[in-house]
Amino acid sequence: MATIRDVAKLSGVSVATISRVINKNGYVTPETEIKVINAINQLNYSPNAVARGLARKKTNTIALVLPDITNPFFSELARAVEDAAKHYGYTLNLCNSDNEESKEKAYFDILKDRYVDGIIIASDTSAYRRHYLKNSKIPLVTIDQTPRNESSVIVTSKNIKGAKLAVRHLFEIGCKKIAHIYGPLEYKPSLDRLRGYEQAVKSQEWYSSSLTVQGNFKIESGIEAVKTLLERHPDIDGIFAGNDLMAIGALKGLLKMGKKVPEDVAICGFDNINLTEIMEPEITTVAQSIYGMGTLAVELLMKKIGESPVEADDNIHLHELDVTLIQRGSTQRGVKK
Amino acid sequence: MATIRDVAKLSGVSVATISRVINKNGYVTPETEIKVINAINQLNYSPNAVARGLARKKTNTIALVLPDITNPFFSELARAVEDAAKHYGYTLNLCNSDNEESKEKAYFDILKDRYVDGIIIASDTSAYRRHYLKNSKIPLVTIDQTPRNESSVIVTSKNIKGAKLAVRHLFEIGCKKIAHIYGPLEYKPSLDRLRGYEQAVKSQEWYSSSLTVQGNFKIESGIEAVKTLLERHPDIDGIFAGNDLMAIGALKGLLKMGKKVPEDVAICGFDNINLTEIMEPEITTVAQSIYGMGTLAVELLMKKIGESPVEADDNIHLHELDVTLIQRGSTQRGVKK
DNA sequence: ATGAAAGCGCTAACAT
DNA sequence: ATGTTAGCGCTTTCAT
Repeated sequence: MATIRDVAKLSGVSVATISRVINKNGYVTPETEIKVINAINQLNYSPNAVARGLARKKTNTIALVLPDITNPFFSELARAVEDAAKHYGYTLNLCNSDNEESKEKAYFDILKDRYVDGIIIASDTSAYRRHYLKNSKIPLVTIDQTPRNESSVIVTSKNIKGAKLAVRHLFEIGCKKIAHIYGPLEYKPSLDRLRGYEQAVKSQEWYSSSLTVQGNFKIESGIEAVKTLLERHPDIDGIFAGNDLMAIGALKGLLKMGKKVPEDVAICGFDNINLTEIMEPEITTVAQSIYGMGTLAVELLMKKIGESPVEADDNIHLHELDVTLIQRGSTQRGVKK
Repeated sequence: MATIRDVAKLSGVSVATISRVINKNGYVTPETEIKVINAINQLNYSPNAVARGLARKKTNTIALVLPDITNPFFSELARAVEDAAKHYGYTLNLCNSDNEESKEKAYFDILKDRYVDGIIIASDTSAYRRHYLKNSKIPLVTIDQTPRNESSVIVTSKNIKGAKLAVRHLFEIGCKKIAHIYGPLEYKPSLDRLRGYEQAVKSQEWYSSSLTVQGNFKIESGIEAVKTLLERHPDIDGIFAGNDLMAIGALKGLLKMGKKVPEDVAICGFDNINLTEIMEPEITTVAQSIYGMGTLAVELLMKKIGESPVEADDNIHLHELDVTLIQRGSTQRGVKK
């Protein structure tokens, strides 16, 4: 591989001049620029990114830390982050944490030594992160996290609003008793969706906390949850699940129990991952823009890194994207009950 | 951040000695080693990976180039690759190519400048890749590709065998006319699965090439394909789809057309992605070990990089993993027709 | 067993 | 407008 020195020699100028033309900064006469460019092409030169990283203390790499890329929510997010990163000339380091603090910590240490320019975190082990935040100056953007005192930038969706949309829709199609399956409460969106649900149903005379049951955001837990719920309240006719995977589980569980969806029980999920459309019936859900969250996270990170001009909304630290209800078969009733 | 020089100063030895203890090579007296370790701890020193990369021309980073992380097959593969890479002390660069040669090429150039130590490719634009292979010395492992003359290492599954397993199973449950939906033929596994299908059915008097139709490995194309097939041959009672996503599409399409699965038409897919289990009925499929392929790819790459001892099977360049039939509801018939 | 010093390839003062 | 040179932080010969 040709180095900057080879180019300098061939074009008869100094390395500084080469550096100037490849970085388009400083003054260079058009003539020498042409000479340099010719030499570059002739040698098929392209600057060594590692050397550049060492000199600049900047690698044009960002990292995405998430629990598990295998989860469709996160793979969609990762895709968005990669696309946006590429657009800014950055490369993406993928880090699966399984939500384990030890793995997250190990990654932080490695990433720091590698001069990654920024980190986007969509994983949730907060204890170490807080410590890390104080001891590191790596720009950070966080997805779906609980706001803390530190100046962290957070991207999330309007979860409370979304939950209310879901419940209201279930009411509208005639549901008389609506249950909720919520996700892990350490995870902020779970809590918000639960709150939204509670606010929407608490005035009903039938409301009881036994209408809510916890899942873990996976399909299997939706199956379990629905079993528990129907044992407690056989007359449930609407279920709002805290995410789509649990909604899918709920659907499977109900079908297995011989219930008809949506005739006996209607279901609404949250997220709008692609899977909702492959189920039979297709699942009504509260759509959040996963891709949009990823894109926004990168944009905000780029501002922190200094790639992108900071604007008036500079000091907004909580970015809540809007959500919308997507009506599909799992709540499509011909006749109201 | 403390540097190696700070550690040298504090412990009263030279940087060379520090380097020796952190890399555990060369001679160091136990006493000085202790002094050094103390200094390291005291300063909370950890070596700068970028500087090290420059000096060693090695970054402990590998890249995974795939079409789209959003596809469940590839997200599972990515998870396996990351886990294995981490195990060897490597970090993972994720590159979505959308199977576009231009994107793949752009990534190759970037990766080369970044001193990535190796690349795993599960994306399929072969023209540039061939050129690249000749001009670069970056170790490469390829997933599901057509073997070429170059000394490329390839990880794939026994696709022909898998296709035969699928078709044979459909025969066994009583299918009398079996169609096949195949994927893009530039993609080696598609071709092999098509061949396997042909070999398994060509002796049947009903066989005709109009029983095969092309899809693009996505759900939608499965829906389309099944429509075409049933127009041509309304008496089809078994479908072998070239991958699970198209099998899902086929299932959706059939249900939409009022067909019963598996009673009227049985379906078998290929891959065994998780989605096969969330469908109703669950989809019978030929399982390939996606995770295993990812793991193996990394292991082979590590041999090329020199992290791992090369053994007798050193010069095997085609690694075909075994496949197995997973029977599920989409081929579970109570009574044979 | 330890140290000195020359790189690795680039950037960015500073000088001219 | 261009060149000189001192880093960036580490590895690795070569001495001692």
